[in-house]
Amino acid sequence: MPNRSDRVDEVFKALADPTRRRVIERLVSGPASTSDLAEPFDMALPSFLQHLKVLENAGLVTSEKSGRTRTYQLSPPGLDAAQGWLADQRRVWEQRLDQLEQFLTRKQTP
Amino acid sequence: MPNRSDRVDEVFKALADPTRRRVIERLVSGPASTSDLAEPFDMALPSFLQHLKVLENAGLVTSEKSGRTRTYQLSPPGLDAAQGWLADQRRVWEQRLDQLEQFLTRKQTP
DNA sequence: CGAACGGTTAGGCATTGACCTAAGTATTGC
DNA sequence: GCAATACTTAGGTCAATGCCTAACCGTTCG
Repeated sequence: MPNRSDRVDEVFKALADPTRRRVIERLVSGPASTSDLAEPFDMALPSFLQHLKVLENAGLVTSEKSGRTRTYQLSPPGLDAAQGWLADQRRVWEQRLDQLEQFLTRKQTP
Repeated sequence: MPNRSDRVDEVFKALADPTRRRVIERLVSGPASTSDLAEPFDMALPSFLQHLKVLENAGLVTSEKSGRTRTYQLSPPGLDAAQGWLADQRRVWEQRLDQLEQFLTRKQTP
């Protein structure tokens, strides 16, 4: 059973590759088939398929096969995992800066 | 010369490892020395140093050596790169959903 | 000064990741 | 039915990653 950290792990790992990020960038504007997605890339199809698998595994995209074509689409909850972690860090960071500022202010005007 | 995609690449790659994320999580609450950061991890120091190098390379942290201790601190612009990319995708995604909604609405009440 | 401390460098080994080619399977169109 | 289409599976290479131990360097303290 994958815990939260594992999930975040896979999402960031998936986003760490430029090919996969370009796929996401393509999918935000709407669903597409395997070969549509593969077309812009100078890469053998099996290699490209692996990237799609990584994305699907990370929960960033979903796919469905109908006939002989498979269609992919974005799965926003996947991106949420990454955004969530980043937002958490920023929250703590800003809270700390606030405390620091308060501390410095009090020090100056006691 | 690293372009934008390379930078985003390194940031996501850096964040893809749980050890490195825990270091960030530690650093958001304030600077710390190498050994302070290393202490919670059951790992040889040289191995841990590599993680710190990855984080610094990605621009997520900065460090400064004084005497024999090196102090690390968070560098928020690094996290911005990741947040920026994610925010861009969400923006396009939401714009597309809006257009889709408009399309469906018009179709229903022409 | 000399030992202990904090960090660094060098090198090695195992696993994973990104790519490939070749050969499959399951639709679909003529 | 047979060929083309759209993916899939199997296997193989090569570089990058994550970890280790051993040995080293500069700083501080008794």
